[in-house]
Amino acid sequence: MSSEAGLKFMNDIVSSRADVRNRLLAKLSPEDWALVSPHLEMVALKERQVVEVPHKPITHVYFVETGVVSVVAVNQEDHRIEVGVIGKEGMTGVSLVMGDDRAQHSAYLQIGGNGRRMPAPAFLEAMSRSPSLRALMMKSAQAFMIQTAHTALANGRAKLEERLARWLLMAHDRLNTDAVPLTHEFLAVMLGVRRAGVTVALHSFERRGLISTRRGQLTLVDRPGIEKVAGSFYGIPEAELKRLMGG
Amino acid sequence: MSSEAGLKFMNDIVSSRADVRNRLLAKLSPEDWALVSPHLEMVALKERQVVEVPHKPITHVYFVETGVVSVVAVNQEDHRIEVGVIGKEGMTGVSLVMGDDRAQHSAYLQIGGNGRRMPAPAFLEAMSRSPSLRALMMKSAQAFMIQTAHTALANGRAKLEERLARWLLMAHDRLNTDAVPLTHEFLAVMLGVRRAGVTVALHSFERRGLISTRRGQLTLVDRPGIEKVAGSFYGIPEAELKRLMGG
DNA sequence: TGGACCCCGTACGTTTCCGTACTGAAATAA
DNA sequence: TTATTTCAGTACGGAAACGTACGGGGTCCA
Repeated sequence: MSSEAGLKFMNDIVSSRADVRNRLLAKLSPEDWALVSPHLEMVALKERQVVEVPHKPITHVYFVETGVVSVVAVNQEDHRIEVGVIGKEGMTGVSLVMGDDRAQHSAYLQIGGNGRRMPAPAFLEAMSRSPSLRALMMKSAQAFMIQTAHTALANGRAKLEERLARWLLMAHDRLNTDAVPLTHEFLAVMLGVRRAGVTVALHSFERRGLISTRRGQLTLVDRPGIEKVAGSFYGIPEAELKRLMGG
Repeated sequence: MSSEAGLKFMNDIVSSRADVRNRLLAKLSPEDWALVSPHLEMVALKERQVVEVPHKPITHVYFVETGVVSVVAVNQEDHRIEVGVIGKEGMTGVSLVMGDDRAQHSAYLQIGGNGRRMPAPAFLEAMSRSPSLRALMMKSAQAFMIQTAHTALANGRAKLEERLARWLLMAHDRLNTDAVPLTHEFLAVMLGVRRAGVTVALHSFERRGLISTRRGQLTLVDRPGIEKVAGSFYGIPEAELKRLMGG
């Protein structure tokens, strides 16, 4: 090993491990980290960047550090709706964890940021070597399943305002700021509602002092107030995530 | 081993294996079957029988042979909606597969039948011993996840008639008859809509010759016609199940 | 700096579905 | 059989959200 490679190695285990912000990676035992880290690559996650295409093989799993990934179910008639979001608490590529090689849903960066990615083959190899790694990934997958189930519940029973509030809270949980850089149009696509409906609802939120808005961006002002609007449509997946993954 | 026990043993591996109708159990390798079968218990699955309670430990996994289990997500305000159904193609207790010990959702027999069940500890033990068993269970869990995601899609984007048609098709897939013994009230609970709405929609189906009805029961008459109503809200989870679990 | 495009505010008629509630018919229990 | 309960049919006003569309203001690029 050259001294340059040695220095890089030191960086990897000393410096880079310390500033891993992805919660899953942060939870890895030293052994699992050693298994995984050589294959991790830091990547910028650009707004709109596609990370998974339905029915296509998954090339990488992404451990998000900042930003938010939208997972969107689509059918043949091009009906689409978001079934989950992923941020620093999780990873993309749940199908891989379940032993499948293809993506089920469309997944793309709703809010840009950065993260680390790992090629699918290396990920599978690491999972097959380490039961503890596998167990962690499965708990993460379980947390995502719970989120999807409660999205189904909200889609079926909640009103637009409740769903919108729920979405804002889930996004906020995954951001380091109160500002959510999104257009009404994109919120509408994710919720599967009209753009105009989102505009009206956000306007109502603003009048009530819950958020402030400007073109292409909104800012959470009164989070407890927004939680009140979302009611019990928000909270269970978050509590279960905590239970599964620890404080 | 007494001759009586020996006879029972012969029954288990010769006769009972042959008439396993649960698709998952039927797919097990001889080795996995040997691991699992000693712990299987044939059980009647009575209408309304509860098999999982939210946030309570899972005591048994159920391999359904006939009948249909409804998995229903619930929140604190008692909003509820079905997030998936399980029949002979699957099993209850997905959370266990994912390494959790508790049920996330309410699960109960929507349509009675019978099946086999296995105590949770024995199931976990078997999974830990056999990677191939674990892989199969995870693919089954993956199939269920896909179903839940498309339920979220249907809940958000489909009209009542489309959702109802979808539900009838999913039930039909899991029954050996065209008759679905359910009241409008229960269909309404599962879809998260008004009972009266279901009545009107079913009435419309009947007028169009898609089903016939009588008190507490409806019968599919024109399945292709019903598929047309459901459109592309039906089909993807079914195709994916086939792909994952084989013909 | 002007034009093109994107984003948001708003409007209107329409559809879908809700909440509620009353009725009669069918099944079940006494 | 009678009483009771469960289930299905129907109705009505109203809420929620839809599809569509138009115009104005921001933003970006040439």
